[in-house]
Amino acid sequence: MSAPPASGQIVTRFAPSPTGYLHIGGARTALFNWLYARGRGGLFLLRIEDTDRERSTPEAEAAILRGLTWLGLDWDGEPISQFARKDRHAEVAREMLARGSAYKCFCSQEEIEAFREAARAEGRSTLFRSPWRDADPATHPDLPFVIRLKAPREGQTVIEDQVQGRVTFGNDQMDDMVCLRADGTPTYMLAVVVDDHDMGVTHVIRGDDHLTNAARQTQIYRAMDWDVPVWAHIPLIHGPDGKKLSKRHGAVGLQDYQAMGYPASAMRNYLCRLGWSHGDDEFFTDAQAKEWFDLPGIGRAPSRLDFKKLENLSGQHIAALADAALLPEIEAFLKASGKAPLTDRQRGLMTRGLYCLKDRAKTFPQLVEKAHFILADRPMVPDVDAEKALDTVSRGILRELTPHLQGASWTREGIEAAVAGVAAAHGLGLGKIAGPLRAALAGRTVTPSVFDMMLVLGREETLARLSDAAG
RNA sequence: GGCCCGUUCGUCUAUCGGUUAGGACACCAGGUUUUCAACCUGGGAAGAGGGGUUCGACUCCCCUACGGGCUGCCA
Repeated sequence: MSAPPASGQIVTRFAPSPTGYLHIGGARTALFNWLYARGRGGLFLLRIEDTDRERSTPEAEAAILRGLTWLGLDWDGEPISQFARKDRHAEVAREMLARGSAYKCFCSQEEIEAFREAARAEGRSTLFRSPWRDADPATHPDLPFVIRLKAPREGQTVIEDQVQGRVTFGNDQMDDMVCLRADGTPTYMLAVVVDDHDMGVTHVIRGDDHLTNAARQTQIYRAMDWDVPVWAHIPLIHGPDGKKLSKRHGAVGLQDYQAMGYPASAMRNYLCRLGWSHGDDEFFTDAQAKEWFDLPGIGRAPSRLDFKKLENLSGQHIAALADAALLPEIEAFLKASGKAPLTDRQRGLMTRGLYCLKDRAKTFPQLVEKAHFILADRPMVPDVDAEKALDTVSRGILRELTPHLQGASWTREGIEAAVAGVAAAHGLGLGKIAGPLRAALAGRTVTPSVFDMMLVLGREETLARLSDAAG
């Protein structure tokens, strides 16, 4: 464990269970924690909650770290394994015992379950009151026992939540939770508190499914006389239908979004804006997000995923990204979605052509589609629509255009003048001649501007394609 | 069952007692255009329901409805 942080420094953490992929909701929780810490010169720590040995796998942990890395969230220090800290958890349980704020309970699980069942059947409270709470240690039997928190029975436990406001729980609604199991392993409730305390976590930002847990955890902090962190319980993300997000909604894992071709910066922007707002700001940079993000700006109601809006933001980010940053992201997308990597020749053309590609695509698949004129090799095979644009008359015009292009200066102005000249000679508008040109150059009907394509391709390649198409 | 949280246009949200309830995405109509994307103009679209408090409630309080969470020796 690293040394406690300098006093006054903000420390947040993200604590996923390594039981699968990185959930989109978890990604947003991580983002909020990261933003909060990074915007205030604080630390953002990672803790892997791997105490469930049955379900935790190294593969899942790696997938989560990969997801965070793709999203661009960097963490401080090494990820901490909760399982590896089990001795410390047990030590704290024993200390609570010594302080008299916890006690040994010898009731068997069967006994407790039977009690709860009966209570439920009779409509009584299922809160379990252990008979060992105030027992004289001299009467302790030689049986397995758990360590339970000796929770206050009167008064209330108040959570000052930065999102939900002040939430009050009656102590008579909570029972003495188990902190250390009979086999000596810690429960989640204990482990979280001990780890957050030892890691110096000052702000706990997590899903609001933990809101009631916060009350229980507060009791453990009190029992150990530790400072309670600042709480911020954020609403969960729901599917487009308003139901809790599940696999039947399709994309629940962060990596699904990468494969769908959204740039990471767009995901950060969208996720950040989902459930949080800063006035009317919609499109913003990481620097602005770090500066603006704050807990009071978080809404209290769950929000739904809106792919249309994500796509819109994605388009804006693709257009705004510098070519040098965009190209690696496109290549990573190609890899993530199982497509062929770029050849050196393609990479070179992409570098030259990105300028006319990036403001016409909302996602990487759309961009790749429009980059077909770069990605495909001669001879271009026209698709059905492009084929229609290459009728006999059109081919004739293309043939006629060739010498004009041969003599043109290879600049946008030069090429435009050559094409406009031929069009005028036939009394045609640019639209009539652009169609066949597009078909010849790209074999598609949806492409960047024909002039841009010619510029990117160069004179030689352009003329070769025109010749291929003109026959 | 008990406890807790939530509810503004289709969606994300602004509003923090006084606004013609604003913006964005989406949608519809028109314009521009070399396809697509983009862009321009205009349009429809909201305070869950009922009680209070107040000169005045989307904003504060209560009830109901609906949605969600917790109620484990899971995390």
